[in-house]
Amino acid sequence: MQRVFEALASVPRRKILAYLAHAELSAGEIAARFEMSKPSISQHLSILEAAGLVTSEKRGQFVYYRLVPDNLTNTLNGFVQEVCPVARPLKRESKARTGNPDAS
Amino acid sequence: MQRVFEALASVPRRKILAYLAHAELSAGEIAARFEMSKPSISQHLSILEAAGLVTSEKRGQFVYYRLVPDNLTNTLNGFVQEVCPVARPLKRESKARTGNPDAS
DNA sequence: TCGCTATTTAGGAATATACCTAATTAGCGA
DNA sequence: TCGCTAATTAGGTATATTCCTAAATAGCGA
Repeated sequence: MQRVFEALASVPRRKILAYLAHAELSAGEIAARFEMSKPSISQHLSILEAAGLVTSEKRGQFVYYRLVPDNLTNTLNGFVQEVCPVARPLKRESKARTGNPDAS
Repeated sequence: MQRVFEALASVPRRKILAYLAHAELSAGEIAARFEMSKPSISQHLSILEAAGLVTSEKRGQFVYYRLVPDNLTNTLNGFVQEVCPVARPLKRESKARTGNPDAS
C-alpha cells in the first residue's frame, strides 16, 4: 500500500499508467513519449512494477509493460473505504428522493 | 491533483486522515496520537490542508481539523476513471481475484 | 497585566528522490 | 563472430522531504 501511494505521487509515473491504460507498450515506446532519458523512465517503470501496478514481459529484445488494474483499484478502494466509508455518502444519498439505484 | 497524491504518499498523513474520518480533532489531539513532535504534525496538517483534503477552524486557543471527503474521493475517482475505466473491470467481473497485501 | 497552554514559524540536519551520463547486459540478424 | 538496437545498472549531483529543537504568535483566565 505504501509503495502504491509513493508510486502514484509522481506526474511521469501517473502519465505512464495512463498510457498503459490504452495499450501494452515497450520500455522504448514509453520513453519516446517523454522528454526524459531512457534510464530515468526505466527507473520509473521499476518503481511502478515494485508497487505491483504494472508487469513486464521480455519478448526478444523488447520488454513490454502492461497495467495490473486490480492492484490499483483495490488499493485505492481499500483506502477510500477506510477514510470515507460508503456508509456516510449512502446516508446522505437517501436524502435525495430520486431513487437512483446506481451510485458507485 | 498533484498535491493530493503527494499528500497521500505519507504514512502519518494517511493516518491523520483516518483519524479525522471518525471525528473532528484539534491539532493537539492529533499530535497526541503520534510519537512525533507537534511542529512536525503541524507541517503534515498544512500539507493536507494545501491539498484540500482537510480544513481547519480556529476556536479559542484550539485549531480544529476535519476531513473534506469530496476532494479525496473526487480526485481518486477521477484518476481511477482515467486509468481503469469502469468498462474494463466490469468485463472481467467474473474473475474475482485477490490482490497482494502490503503494510500501510 | 502576567503566566500558562495551543499552535505555528524558523532554521537546520539527515535522508530520500529524481534526474543525468557512461557503462553494461542481452538479443537480433548478417 | 560482429555490429547494431533495446534496456538496465552504476555512479553522481541537485533538489525535496521529513524530522528535530528553539523561538514566535495568539488566546485564555486570574
